[in-house]
Amino acid sequence: MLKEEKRKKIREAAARLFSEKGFENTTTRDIAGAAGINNAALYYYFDNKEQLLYQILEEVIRTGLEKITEIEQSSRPLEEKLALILRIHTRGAVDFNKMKLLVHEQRSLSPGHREELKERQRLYVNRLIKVLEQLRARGEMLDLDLTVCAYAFFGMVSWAYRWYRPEGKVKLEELSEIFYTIFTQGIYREQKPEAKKAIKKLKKH
Amino acid sequence: MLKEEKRKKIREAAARLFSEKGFENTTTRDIAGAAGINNAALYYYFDNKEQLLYQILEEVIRTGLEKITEIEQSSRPLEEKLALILRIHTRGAVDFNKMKLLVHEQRSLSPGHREELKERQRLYVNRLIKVLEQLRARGEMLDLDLTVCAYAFFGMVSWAYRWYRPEGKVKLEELSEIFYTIFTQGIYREQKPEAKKAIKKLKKH
Amino acid sequence: MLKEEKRKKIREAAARLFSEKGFENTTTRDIAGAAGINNAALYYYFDNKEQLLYQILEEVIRTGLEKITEIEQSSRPLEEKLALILRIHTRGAVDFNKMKLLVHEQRSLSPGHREELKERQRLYVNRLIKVLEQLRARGEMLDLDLTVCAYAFFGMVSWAYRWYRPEGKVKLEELSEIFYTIFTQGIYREQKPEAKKAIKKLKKH
Amino acid sequence: MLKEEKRKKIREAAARLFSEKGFENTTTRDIAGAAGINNAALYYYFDNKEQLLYQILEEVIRTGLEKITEIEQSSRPLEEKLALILRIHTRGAVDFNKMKLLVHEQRSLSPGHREELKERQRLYVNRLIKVLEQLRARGEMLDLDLTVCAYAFFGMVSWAYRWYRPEGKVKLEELSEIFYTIFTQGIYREQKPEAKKAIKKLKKH
DNA sequence: TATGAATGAGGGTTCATTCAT
DNA sequence: TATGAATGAACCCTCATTCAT
Repeated sequence: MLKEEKRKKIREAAARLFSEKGFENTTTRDIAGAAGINNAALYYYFDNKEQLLYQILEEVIRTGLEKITEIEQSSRPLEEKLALILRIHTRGAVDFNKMKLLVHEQRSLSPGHREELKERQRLYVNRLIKVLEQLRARGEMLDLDLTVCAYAFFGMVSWAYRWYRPEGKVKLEELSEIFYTIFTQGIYREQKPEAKKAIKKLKKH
Repeated sequence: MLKEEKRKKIREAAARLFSEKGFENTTTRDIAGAAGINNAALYYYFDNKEQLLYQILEEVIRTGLEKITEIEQSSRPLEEKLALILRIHTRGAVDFNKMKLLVHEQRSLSPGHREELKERQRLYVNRLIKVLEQLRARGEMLDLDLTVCAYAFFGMVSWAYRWYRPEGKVKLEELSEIFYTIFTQGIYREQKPEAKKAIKKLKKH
Repeated sequence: MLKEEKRKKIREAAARLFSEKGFENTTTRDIAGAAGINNAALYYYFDNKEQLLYQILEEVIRTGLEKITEIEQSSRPLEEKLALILRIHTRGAVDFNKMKLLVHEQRSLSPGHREELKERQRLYVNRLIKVLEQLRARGEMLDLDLTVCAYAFFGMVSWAYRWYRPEGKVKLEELSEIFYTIFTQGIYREQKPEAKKAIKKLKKH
Repeated sequence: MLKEEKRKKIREAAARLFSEKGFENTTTRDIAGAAGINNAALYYYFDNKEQLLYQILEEVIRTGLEKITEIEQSSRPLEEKLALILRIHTRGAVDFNKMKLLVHEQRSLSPGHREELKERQRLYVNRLIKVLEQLRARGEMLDLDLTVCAYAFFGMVSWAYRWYRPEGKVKLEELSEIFYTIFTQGIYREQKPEAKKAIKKLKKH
């Protein structure tokens, strides 16, 4: 349908601008201009500026949630699930500044929309937590709080939008492998007793 | 001096509001109101709204840089340096929403200020990279890109501002220990050959 | 075209207000009110307040320059040219307070616009200087600095906006005739030797 | 008295700034800064900004009026009176931008002050008119409206502040001589019949 | 389906002036 | 006599949104 195509085109223009300049610093005129339509026409396709942002973020989150759900509920071995989750999340974090939008622009949503999307992001995290629970059940994990582990994982990866440049020497593939290695095996060649001692020392500070 | 105290009070009010509503959605009138002064009086203490933001972020970054530099250049054992860096960064990430400000509001700085602070944050990351280089020189680290490792580390921790609540069941102490463990030892009880296989499988996707 | 007509209407309202109260003391709301539109609508038609002033002054200067150029480059006898220049300048000086705007509001232009219009006003003066040069070449003029003569001429006339009232007993026609007479023949019935002596006496003071 | 000296110093600073940037664009802080005092101290010496302007203009006008009155009421020959009036007026027009202040800043006075000074400037003009009347009575003048003649004279000279630069090739002495010559004898070597014809032609346009 | 025109509600900033000391 | 601090009132300009066509 033509109308929906136009909507998509506008959303893409808006997503790019929001990502570049932020929601607050993007004018509806900017968006209309970038989408090749008149400013007032925007209001034929969308109720208001916030709705535009909502639809953009909603799609990003929905897509991510679908992918991670598919992985989690598949019959793959646990290690593979973990690796795949990381891979698709890394891709999302880099691809088209989606992560930037997610991180920076959610606060511009209406309270209702914001809460709705937060809830779905909690589901997203829960998918990983479930995988970790299964690893834990198999007795393979260290005794760490799983929620913290999951957020540590997502934080490590999501943060990439702030520094990672795909044109640099580290390719996307390599990047996700490093993340995976750190998360699963740590940075040490062997598990070092010194590392454990350092933890204990922390308590004094 | 009284004037500088007032300035500090205003900065604190502004920091709180910027953190809650964002720079763009905070009115100079809001700030003045929260600081208990007239809107115009703000301009007696600060040149403009952006300067207020700059001073707030500059202090956060300067303080962090001082701390991390002190640690890196001390004569502590490497493991302890690593643990300490993580500890103070975790504290900063949670304390008074400073991380939120750093992540969300830097884009509202003037280009000059933004670049200046970016540079100092690069220095900050380099402190950790240096520690990692020394670990690598001692032959204790896996063969991973050190820049990626450093950002993975900071990402994992910095992300906490988005989900961590100090009032919850996981205390700050515990939190930084978990981060440290994950980063240094990974989440597995033993280094698992399955984890390595999963990495290889990734390449097919 | 309707939009251009509206622009003109706004310019006229603004010109009147600027002339009455000065640029600095005229609010954009004043202008909008006088033009029968909303304050914000002003910015639909003009980029900013300064542009409005620029367009007003530019038109005055352009029109004057066109007229004086036409006269100077025509094939009329020199005396007639001189008389005509004076006549149109007198008219401009009185008509709708244009001279008042030129004299008082140019300083509110942006540096670029101000310089541009200054340059065109120099051209304007040069038209008269050219005519005077031709009179000089014919040996009919006293040996006076022509630039000074030209500015004396324009000053005499332009000054009228400060005191002349068209409703008074001296009509516009008569006014320009008096100016012309003074400029070309002086105020004396015969060229008086006493006048020359007075000049010499000046040097003592 | 010290207080009056300080007042004078402030007035001079203000006069310079008003002349450079205009009354509206000069801050009371600008003035205080230029006079080397605190902004609030200004209000110890003057009631308000307008009073400052009033005193400045009042002095200019009073001084001028005194001089021209002295000349007019002296026992000098008429020609010399005329020449002297012109000389002192030319000096005033160039000296320290007084003319600029007079022309541009009177509109910023309060209505009462403005009217008062206007009245005194009318007196100023009347001094010249009186001289012209005496010339007329001696039968030496052309039959021209004397008010127009007086204003023509003052306009010619006053206008100089807009274009005349004392550093240029025409010296102040020469300048006032040229003005005097033009006013008394016109620009023509001999009184030309063609000039009169040109006047008649004007009536057709 | 699309647009030119219009607007209400601010937002950052400035400034003459005042006041307590 | 002087000052640091404070303020009310504007001012220019922007912007999301609406409306008539």
